[in-house]
Formats: sequence, structure tokens, C-alpha cells
Amino acid sequence: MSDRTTTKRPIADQMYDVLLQQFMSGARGPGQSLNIGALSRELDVSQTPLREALARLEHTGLVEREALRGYRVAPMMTRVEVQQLMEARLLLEPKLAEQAALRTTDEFLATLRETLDEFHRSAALADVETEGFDMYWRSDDRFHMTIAAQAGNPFLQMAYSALGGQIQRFRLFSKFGRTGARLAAPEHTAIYDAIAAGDATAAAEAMRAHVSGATERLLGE
Amino acid sequence: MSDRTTTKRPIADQMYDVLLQQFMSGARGPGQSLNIGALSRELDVSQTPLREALARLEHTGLVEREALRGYRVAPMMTRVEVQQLMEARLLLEPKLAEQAALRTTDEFLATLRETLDEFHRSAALADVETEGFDMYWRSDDRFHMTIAAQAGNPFLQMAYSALGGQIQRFRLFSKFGRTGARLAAPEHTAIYDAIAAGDATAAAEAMRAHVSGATERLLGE
DNA sequence: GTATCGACTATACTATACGATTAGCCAAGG
DNA sequence: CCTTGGCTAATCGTATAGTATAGTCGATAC
Repeated sequence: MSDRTTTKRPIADQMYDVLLQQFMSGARGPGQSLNIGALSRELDVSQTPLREALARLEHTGLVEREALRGYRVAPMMTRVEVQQLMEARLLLEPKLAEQAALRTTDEFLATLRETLDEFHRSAALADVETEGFDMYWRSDDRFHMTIAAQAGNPFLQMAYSALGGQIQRFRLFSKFGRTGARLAAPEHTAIYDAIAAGDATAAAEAMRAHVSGATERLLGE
Repeated sequence: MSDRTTTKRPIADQMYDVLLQQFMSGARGPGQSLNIGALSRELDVSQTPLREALARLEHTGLVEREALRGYRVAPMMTRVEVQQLMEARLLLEPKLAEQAALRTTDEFLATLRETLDEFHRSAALADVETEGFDMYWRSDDRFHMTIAAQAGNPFLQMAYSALGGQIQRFRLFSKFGRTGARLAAPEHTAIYDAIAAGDATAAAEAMRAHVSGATERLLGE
């Protein structure tokens, strides 16, 4: 009778989301060690689902594990790492944007448009409000992920999402400087326009410019 | 108990290796469901480390999980997936080969040379012996991984290893057709030669030719 | 500095319990 | 007869608690 979508979600999955959220938002600082016993008491679940969640979180790069020594939140990024991450993004993201531009649908464009608008709204706040930063990276993430999904190649998407957590570390890194949210907004618009026009080459170029721009704004501080 | 061998390595890590090995070698067939209780009895460990190992194995793509329904070995690849995987590899691997060619060291070249020789030896067997197939994909894997590591960008390497398990599924797919091991051998040599010469452009091109070749040999069957 | 001690913690096993899935069976309806 | 639907029981994933073992790490003593 009641809809079947109300199937209970395993606690391990819930803990995955909770912890991911906390790492993404910076609620648990870089390098902080994660005591499973303490987490168990704090989140009021047993250790079993926590261990499972942490094991799955390892591949996001937001948490690191050392055998017999436990888990810890990934440390702050170095400048070299930021540059290496940019290189990796410069290889993947223009390609993803290019493919997405070739496979646009009305629904996709509508969704992307939504994330774009949300990004603009949050970008205006990210420079002033601390709470706005949360909304900012969330919509930034959604924008890039939506494009990656539309590229239609699950393997490329998989390779990109392997970087997803790292890109979030990149964003958190920028939190402690001045955010470039206001400058990123027009770049997102340019990407959207190129994709909406179905111009694959322009989409790739706009994405390249955006990734370079974001990195240089950060490193230039 | 009476077992005196002080295992320095956590059982969860050992199980990860054991299961990975079994998935890689095809010992557990595509689509086969993995009963944790049965695995526990079969491997003579409790369910705790098994759950942890399986959770970590999920990101390799060799095993899939459905909430409340358990784990299963990833199903056979479709032809479309093979092509999509090739696209992803064509984006990443030439770049990795290019970067590796720019950062060669004596030690790296010696290691790569070893994997190359081993590949040649095993390629000769892979067409005749079934046991040779195991050695074949193992040295193929090592060859590509060694190059990816030498590229010196941990994020690119991360993106590539996110595909690692999928590439293994690709190899297993080929097991049931004729293997192109003999044809792949000279391609590996060409890649090695270009890298050893420090010719980044040629290395990228050789890698591109190899990945295309391997895929087309498989799809052409 | 090195060695040892002890607290803390990761790891592992066992037993137990609950709930969801699934397969098999049976009955009603075509 | 075959299909459809629902009930039941077995199976299995998930979760908890308690306990045991062993490795890590800081502190203390030599």
C-alpha cells in the first residue's frame, strides 16, 4: 500500500553519507584522526557499520587508512598537489564537457540550468557568509558532476569521480583564502552556453579555461 | 589459538588480496553472487574482515553491491562497455605514457624492462596454455601500472587505477575468445622503446596504438 | 638514547537478533 | 491447464554487544 521507496536504508549507508558530508563541509579538520570507538558513541551506532562506511570512504580520498593505526581525515593539500590535481582535471573535464555537449537533452539542460542558477545565487554569498560556502561548493560539485554524468561514458565518469573527493579538498583549501566564487560564476555560464549550443569544441575550451582559472586564482593568493 | 604466526597484516587486508586475486583470475565467474556466510566458512575467517574487504573491493568495479541484497561478481562486459572503456583508456593512458617518458630513471627503466620481458614470455604461452593466461594478464597489468606510477601525478594515477578493475574485466572478456597476446607483445616493446628514448610524443602515440589495437582485436572477433 | 611498561585502540571472533528478500507452495481465477 | 496472486518459511544481509588479542604510542625508568 505505502510506496515501496520507503525501504529502510542500511545504517552503513547512512553513516557513509553522514561522514562524507562532514568531511566535505570541513566539519572534521584535515589530519584529524578518527577513533572508531568514539565515533560509535558520538553517532550512536555500533562499530560494524562505521567500519564498513569508512572502508568505502577510503576511495574518495577524503579519508586515509593506515593498517593497525586507524583512519584519519586527509591532510591539507600542498601547492604541488593542487597543480597535479589541475593537470588531471584538465585532462578529464574538457573531454567530459565535450561529450556532454554532443549528447544534450532537454531534461539535462534544464537540470544543468538549475545548478547554474543555484551556483550564481550561492557564489554571491560565499564571499560574505560562512554558511554560503557550504551551498557554494555543493552547487559547484553538482554542476561538474551533472556534466560528467551526461558525457555518457560510465568509465570516464568513474575516473572523474575518483577525483571528486580530491576536488573537494581543493575547495576546502580555498576556504581559508579568499574564494573565487564570484569569478567562477561567469565561467560556469560560459560552459553552460557552449553546451546548450551543442558546441563541443567551445564547451571543452570553456571548461579548460574554468579549471585553469580556478586553480590559478587559488595558487596566486 | 595455537597458531603462533603473528600476522602483521590484518586479516581484512589479506582477504582483500585473496578475493581480488580470485576476481582477477576469473576463479569466481561474472555475475556469481557472493554469500558472506559461505565465504566465511570457505575462507575460515569471521564475517567482520570479509565485509570490510568487500566494501573496499567495491570501488575496483570487480564486485558490485546492492543494499540488502549483498555482493556479486561484476557481470560480463558488453561490447558497448568495451568501447567506452577504450575511450577512457585512450584519454588517460597516452598522457600517462607521455609523462612517464619525461621522467625516466634507471631504476624505472629496469623495472619496466623486467615487466616487458615477463610479458613476452607469458604472451607466448597465453595462446596455448590456460595457466599462461594468468601470468599474461598479470604482467600486462604490471606494465601499464608501472608506467602510470612513473607519470608522477598521483591524481592521474588514481583516475587510472579506478579503471584498473574494469580493464581486468576487459582482459577476462578476451579470455573466452582468442587472446591477442602475441600481437600485443610488439606493441609493448614499441611503448618501452619510446619511453626509454625519452620521446614523449612517440610514447603517447605508441600507447594509443596499443590500446586501440587491443580493443579492436577483441571486438573484431 | 634505549628499554620497558601501560593505556589506548584497531582488529577479530562469537553469539544473537531483526528485517528484507526470495523461493516454494497453495489457492483462486482465467 | 496455465497463470496469477498471496502466504509461509528458509535464507541472508545487517546490526549490536561482549570479549579477546595484539599493535601503537607516550611516559617513565635505566
